[in-house]
This record gives sequence, C-alpha cells and structure tokens, in this order.
Amino acid sequence: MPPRSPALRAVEPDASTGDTKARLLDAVVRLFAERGFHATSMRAITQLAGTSVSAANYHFGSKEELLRAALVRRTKPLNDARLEALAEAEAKGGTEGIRAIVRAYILPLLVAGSGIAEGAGSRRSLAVRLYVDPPEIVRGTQQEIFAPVNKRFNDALQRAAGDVDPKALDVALKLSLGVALHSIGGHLVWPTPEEDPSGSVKEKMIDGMVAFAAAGIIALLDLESAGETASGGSQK
Amino acid sequence: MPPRSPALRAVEPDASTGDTKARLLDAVVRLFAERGFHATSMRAITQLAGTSVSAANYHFGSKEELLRAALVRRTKPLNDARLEALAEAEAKGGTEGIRAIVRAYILPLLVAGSGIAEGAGSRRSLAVRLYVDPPEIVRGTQQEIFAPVNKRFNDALQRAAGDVDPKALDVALKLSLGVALHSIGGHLVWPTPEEDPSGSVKEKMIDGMVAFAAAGIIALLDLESAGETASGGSQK
DNA sequence: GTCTATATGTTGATAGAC
DNA sequence: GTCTATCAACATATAGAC
Repeated sequence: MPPRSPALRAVEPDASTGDTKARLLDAVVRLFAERGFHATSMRAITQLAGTSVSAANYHFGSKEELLRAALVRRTKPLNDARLEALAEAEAKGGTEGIRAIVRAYILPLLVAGSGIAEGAGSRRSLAVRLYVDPPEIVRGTQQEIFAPVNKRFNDALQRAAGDVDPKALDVALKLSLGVALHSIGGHLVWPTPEEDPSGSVKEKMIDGMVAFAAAGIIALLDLESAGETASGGSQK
Repeated sequence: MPPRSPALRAVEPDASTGDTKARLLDAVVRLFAERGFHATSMRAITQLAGTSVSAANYHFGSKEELLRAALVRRTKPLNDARLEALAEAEAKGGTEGIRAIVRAYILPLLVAGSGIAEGAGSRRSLAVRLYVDPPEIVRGTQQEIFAPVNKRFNDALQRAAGDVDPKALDVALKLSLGVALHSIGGHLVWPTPEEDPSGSVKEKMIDGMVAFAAAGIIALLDLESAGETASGGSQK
C-alpha cells in the first residue's frame, strides 16, 4: 500500500477540466487564509498554482468569484462534520447535552481542514477570514454557507436548554463561535506535532475550549432566565 | 454650558503642528477599523482628513507608521480604563473577584473609544483589526501595546483564582478576549440608541458577555485543576 | 507645513494567438 | 484551455515649489 504515489492524483474527482481548477482553489485557500482578501493578489495565487492570471479568470471570472468558490468548497466538509456530530449530540439531554452540542459546533473548526490541523500557529484559518474580511461578497457568502447550520444548532440548543429566550441563545452561540475563531486566529500557541506526538496536549486544549464555551452558554442563559420576567424566560 | 461649539476644537491638546496630524489620525482610525490595512489607501485617508498624501507622509513617514501612531493613540485610554477598573476589582476575592476582573478586561473594549459606542453594527472596532490584520507591524504593535496589560490581568487572575496552572490561565484570558472581540466585530446585533434609549438592553448584553466569559474561565480552570495531577494545580 | 506633480511599481481584467 | 502581451487604474512614496 503505497502511501501517496503520483498516480493517486488522477483519482481526485474534482478536476472537471484538468486539475488547474483544483490547484487554483488550493492556492486560493492557502493565501486567503494567510493574508486575507486584499493582501492576496491574483498573481500570487496563480503563481502558486503554477498557472496564469488569465487561466484563473477564464475559470472563475473574477477574483471575488474565485474566493467564493474556494469558500464553499472548503466549508462544505466542515459543516457536514458539524451536522454529523450534532446528530450524535442531540441524543443526550441537560447540561451534558449542551456541552456535546457545543463540542459538535466547535471541534470541526479546529480539526477539519481549515483549523490547526494543517499548519503551525501563524497560519490563519479560512474560517477566521470569513468572519473578518471586509468585502461584501464574503459577508454574503458567509451567510449563505453558515446560516442554515447555525439555525440547526440554535434549534438543537433550544431543545436541550429547555425554554429560554431565543435571542439570548443566539447571542450565546455567537459568543462561543468567537471563542473558537479567536483560538484558531493565531493567538493561541498550539503544540507542534513534534512537541505533542500523542496529541494529548492539543486534545486537552480543545477540551478546555469546549468547557469554556459550554459554561459560558449555560451561564448566559441562566442569567437571562433569572433576570428576565416578562419576555418568556421564567415560566419553567 | 454650550455642548460643543466650534471654538472648543482649539482646546484639543494634541495638535502640536496645527491639527492636521489629529485629523489624519482620526481618519486613519475610522478607515482602518472599517476596512482593514490593505483595503485602506493613503488617498482615502488623506481625502477624508482633508489634506494630501504628502502631508501625511511628512508627518508620519509611511502608511505603516501612520497606522502605528493611530493604534497607540487609540489604545492608550482603553488600557488606562482597563487598569483603573482592575484596581477596583482586585479588592474582591473568589469567583466574584474573577467576574469583576473579567469585567474590567472586557468592558472598556465595548464602551471606550473603539467599540460599539461610536457607530452602528457594521463598523468594526480598531481593536478587532489589531488582532486580525496581517501586517507584521500590527503584530508587533499589538504586543507592545497589550502585553503589559495582559500580564497585569494574568497576575490578578492568578491571585484571585488561587493556585492554578499559569498556562491554562493564559489560555482562559485569551479566550475571553475572543468573546469580546467577536462581539464587537460586527457579528452581534447591538441595539441602536433609538431602540434602546435607556441603554438597558445594551447593558444587559454586556452583562451576559461578562457572565459568559467569567463562567468560561472558571470552568476551564476547574477542569484543569481536576484533571491535572502532576503539573502544580492540585496541591491546595 | 502643505501643496502639485511625478516616479515607480502593482493591481485586476481583457484581447488575441495558439 | 492556456498562454503572452497589454490595458487603465490604482498603490506608496518622493521632489520641489511655495
């Protein structure tokens, strides 16, 4: 079983027109994640992909569309992983269920594709860029990609938490996202694979983050249902 | 007592060479906060400030130095407010003390200068840019500006939390910063002054965020001291 | 101190050969 | 499909008049 032979590249199902498109998308992901939209030029992208600017424009039409294509391609597996983990988490109930849901929400960000799994500390995640870069198309794409998933998680939390103010719950979920994004944005020092061969340190950090976010959600919701008397949080 | 007459501008103590420098710094803050470094051109800045590119370069030398000057000017009052609030918070002890410290750390970000106080939802905070923009000078400046303050808060938390793993505490503080940054990065819907004239809704959101972050810190530290046996967390 | 004019390089996108 | 050559517009920074 050869680990990766050159021939394996031909198996890639993505290349509908050759693999130039795929190489471009890979290059875009890398550079956008590292530098952001405006700091990444078409020349840099196409040079990294081993092709020309005009080829990129032939395939994607514009720089913004190229980014867009990369984003949807890249976030699909992320959201799939989240939803899959959510299905398991929903079996449990109570605060343990909340913790499991939060874990399902956060963990794929950290390990699947765009997180710490693929590079040392300084490389930023594409997911972070999605929430940070200014161009309008990024905002729209972000909504298109994440809104349905966020709604699913909101509903799941609503069920697990009992009868709480939906607005407070929405805020709580967003704050827990902030925890995850900041931690993959290059501000936390993650151990290198050499320092942490078993991955136990990394695992523990992730456990800590999940505990942090879950406790935050629970505290925020409790505070809401304790302080609020008129808007529907205290009729348990 | 006239609220703000044009003559009041002359009182501004900043203008050492006229007020062109001050106007430039204001313009820089606005545009950098909204668009980030690479998306903000010297032309846009100087146009907004009502002066020329060469005047800006005369005063600051380069675009990066202009940003740098704006950052230090703008974060000084922020950090002063944080440290002042910290002094009060340190009087208290226990988990209530932790909550007060977190509040001192987060709240000035939300109200003083660079947060929600000065614009509607879509405008990003300069503080967010500091943690998000790629140029190397921003990273260095960020360290220079925030490292001492962070150390002070780390120490305070260390005292308030008892004997916990310093590394875990550092992570916990960073995660709570992530909560605050994400919430002022344009992803939370803050009420407009018209919708919320008394400010009570905003206040409640801030209370929720502080509760979220404090609970997160406490949970993360408890988890560490419960699961760890060898590295110095469990010898109480 | 502030301006106009300019130097020098880079950007995103396109035209047209192959 | 992919390239080279080119476009107009933009970038940062500087020179020199006032």
